Amino acid sequence: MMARSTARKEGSRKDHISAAAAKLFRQKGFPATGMRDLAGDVGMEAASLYNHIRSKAELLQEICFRIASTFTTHLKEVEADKTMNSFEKLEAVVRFHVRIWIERIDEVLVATNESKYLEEPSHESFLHERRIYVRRLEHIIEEGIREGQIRHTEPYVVVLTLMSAVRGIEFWHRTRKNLTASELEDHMVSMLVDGLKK
Amino acid sequence: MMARSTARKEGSRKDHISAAAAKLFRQKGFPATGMRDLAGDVGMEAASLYNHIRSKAELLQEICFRIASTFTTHLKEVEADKTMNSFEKLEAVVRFHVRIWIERIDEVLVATNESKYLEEPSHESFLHERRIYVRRLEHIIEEGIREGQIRHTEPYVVVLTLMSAVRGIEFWHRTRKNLTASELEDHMVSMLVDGLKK
DNA sequence: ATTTTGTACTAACGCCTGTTAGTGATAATC
DNA sequence: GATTATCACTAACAGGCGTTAGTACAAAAT
Repeated sequence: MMARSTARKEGSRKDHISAAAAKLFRQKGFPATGMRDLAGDVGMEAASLYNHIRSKAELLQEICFRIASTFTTHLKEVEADKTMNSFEKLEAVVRFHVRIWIERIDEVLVATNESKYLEEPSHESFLHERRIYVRRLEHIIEEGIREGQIRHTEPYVVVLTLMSAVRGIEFWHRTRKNLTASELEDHMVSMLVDGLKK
Repeated sequence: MMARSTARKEGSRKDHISAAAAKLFRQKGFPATGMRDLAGDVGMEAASLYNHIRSKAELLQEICFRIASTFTTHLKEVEADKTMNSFEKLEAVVRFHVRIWIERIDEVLVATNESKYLEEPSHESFLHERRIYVRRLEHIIEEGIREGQIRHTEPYVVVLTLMSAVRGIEFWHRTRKNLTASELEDHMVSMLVDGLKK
C-alpha cells in the first residue's frame, strides 16, 4: 500500500509547490503572499494545497533550512580541506556564496529576508545556526591573520561585510545581465579580496 | 486661525507616528504591521491615527522618500566638491552610507526592504531615483579608474557591492555593540577600500 | 461667551486571510 | 472487480485587515 511510485509523485508535486512558494515569498514577501496566490501559480485551488503541505509556515521553514544546510555543508567541507590555507579557504567560501546567490536566489533571499517570519522554535534555531556559521568564518579569518595571509582587520566586521556584499547580486539578477555569472563572480571576489585602491 | 503653535503640535505628533511606523515596518515588515500595532505603540486607537495621517501607504511613502533624499542630497554635495579627487569622493560616499546606516537604520532598512510595497506611481519613481543614484556612483568610479586612482574593476559590480556591503550593519546593530560606531565605520571602509589580501 | 478647530474615542464596514470539512473522481493495489 | 488511497474541488469558518462615520470633549480663536 502506497508504494514508492506514489511517494515519488507526491515528492515532485510538493517540490513544485515549494519552488513556487520560494519565488512568491521572495517577490511579495511572506506575509503578503496568499495561499490563493500560490495555488494559482501551481494551478489548483488554495484548499487543495493542503493535500501536499501541512501549512504555510511549514513551507517557509523548509525553504529556509534547506538553503541554510547548503551553506553549512559546504563550510564543513572547506574546513576539512587540508590543501588550502586560511586565505584560500575564505576565498572559497566567498566564491560559494556568490555562486549560490546567483543560482538559487529565490531560496537565498527568502532565507535572508523572510526568516523572521519563522515561528518560534524554528526561528531561534535558525538564528542560532547562523550565529555559529558566522563564528566559524571569523575563526578562519583569525587564523589567516595569525598566519599573515590576511590583512589585520576586525574578523566580525569582515564576515558581516562579506555576507552582505553578495546581496548586490539581487539587483544584478533583476536588471543588467550583460555580465555573465562567472564574470560577476570574478569581479565581486576580486574586489572584496583586493580592494579598490590602486 | 490655527497658528504656528497648532501646526507645530501636529507636526511633532505626526513625526512621532512616522518614527514609530519606521521602527515597526523595519521589525515586522510593512504588510505584517497592523494599524492597531502602530496605534498601540504611539498610545492611541487605530482609528485615531487617521487624524494625523492619510493612510498606511502614505506613511511608507514618506519614510522611503525622506531617507532617499538624504542620500541624493549628500551625493550632490560630494560631486560638486572640487577639493576631492574621484577616489576620495567614492570613499566619502561610502563613509556616508555607513554612517547613515548606523544612525538611521530603521528608515534605511524600510527603504531597502519595504519599498517594494509602495503603490504604483511612487514605486516606479523610487526605483528610478535609485537607478540614477547608481549611475552617478558608477560615473565617479569610471573617472577614478581613468585617472588611475582606482583599480581596474567593473563599476556596476563595485557599486552594487558597496551599497550592499553596508547592510551587514543591520546585524552589528542587533547583536554585538562592543565595537563603537566610528570603529565599525573605519573597519568597514578600510576593508572595502584596501581589500583583505596582505 | 461663543464658535471653531483638533484630536481621541466607539462601532462598524466590506474584504481578505489561512485553514478545515466534506464530496466525488481517478488511479493504484489486492 | 472490489477496495483503498490520492487529490482537486466547493463551501465555509473565525479572525484580522485598513479605513470611515459619527460623537464627545478640550483648547484656541473670535
